[in-house]
Amino acid sequence: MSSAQPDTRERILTGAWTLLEEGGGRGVRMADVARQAGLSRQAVYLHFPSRAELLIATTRYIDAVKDVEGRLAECRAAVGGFARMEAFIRAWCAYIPEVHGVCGALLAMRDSDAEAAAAWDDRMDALREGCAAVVRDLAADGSLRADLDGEAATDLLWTLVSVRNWEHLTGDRGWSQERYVAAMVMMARRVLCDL
Amino acid sequence: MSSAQPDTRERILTGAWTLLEEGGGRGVRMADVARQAGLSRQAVYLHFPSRAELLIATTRYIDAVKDVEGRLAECRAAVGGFARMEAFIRAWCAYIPEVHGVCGALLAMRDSDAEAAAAWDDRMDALREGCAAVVRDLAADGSLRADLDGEAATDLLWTLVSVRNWEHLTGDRGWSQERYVAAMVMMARRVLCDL
DNA sequence: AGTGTAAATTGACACGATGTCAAATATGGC
DNA sequence: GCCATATTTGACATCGTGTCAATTTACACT
Repeated sequence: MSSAQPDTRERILTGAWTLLEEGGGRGVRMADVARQAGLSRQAVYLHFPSRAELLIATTRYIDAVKDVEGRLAECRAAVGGFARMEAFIRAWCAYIPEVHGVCGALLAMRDSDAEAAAAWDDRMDALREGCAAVVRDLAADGSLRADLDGEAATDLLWTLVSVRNWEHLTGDRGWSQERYVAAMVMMARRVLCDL
Repeated sequence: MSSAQPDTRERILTGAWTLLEEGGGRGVRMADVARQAGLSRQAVYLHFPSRAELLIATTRYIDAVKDVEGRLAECRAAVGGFARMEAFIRAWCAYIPEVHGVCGALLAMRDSDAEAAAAWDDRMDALREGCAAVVRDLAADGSLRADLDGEAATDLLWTLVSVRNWEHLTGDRGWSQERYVAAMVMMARRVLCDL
């Protein structure tokens, strides 16, 4: 509990984070994480029961360090439904590249590991809740298109700003982050709002 | 070459196809494919050198049987840029659920297998070429929004109709196929065209 | 000092999946 | 009956995850 060891658990987490980010989330094995943290492979299992739990803990760690919650909550400072939506999209889309590595690793495990799937779905539910709030603000404003109900609008916004779409555009198609963000704001406006 | 054996290779391909579709692409092992085809695991390796190549051959087989090329080409029968875009989206989006299983398996291997990655990228390039044709037609029509250049419009359309987005909406969010297709058409129109 | 406790190391091993290999064993054509 | 080809059988290498037990290191307390 005291500072005897310089927090091995945290060293593992930051090590995993580093490797995940530099490798784009690909091919990071338990042995790699251990080496990065200056530990034996088995020592990692002393702190995290499985690779899935290590990845999940790593995302939580990053979320805490980078304060996603706070950054997304700040959007409520923006005045007006449309301004809030833009702020939300900017905040989330700026966050994606910072966590892309872990997301990739977690997503890759989604098919084979129930825990990883649940953790990912949780994360996505939280994002969807943010989208729902944005849509509510648009509706309160009268800026939400009349032929869209709230659920549908939420799902569409949530789909637009998905990590996969970020990968598609910035990764596969080489878009810059600014260009990507601008496109997302534009698409969200055109799809959800009039004009 | 003759019809001595009822085409073992094809039996493997259809077996793989069946398993991939019913399992959503998850957890289909070489041994499963072999059992499905009524063969020993090793016999499968007599016909396909690796799992990646089996998956690739399976996608090609499905593409041939279902005639994607033809279905996408038919869109050119539609008159006018917008009608062609709608036909293209409908054709492609109707195809996704039919190949979703193989796509999932191939996508899952993308990170770990260079061959699988190349095969997938090839497929996506072909889709992008279709999107580019649609965008050219829109532009010829004057229906493409003025502030979008062709490349950007192509990338956006290609992103909208990605397999991942189909999974997001129909899988995670439970949208029906019709609702999904309608949404894609609507989004493409609002993003790429005026009004 | 000495003892106890927690953290970490070492090395071995089981498991599941892919992929390889060699030696049998059908099967059908001539 | 003989040959070629397809298939089977069973063994094995490899890689990554996860488990286990015995040992060592290091610090904390009295």
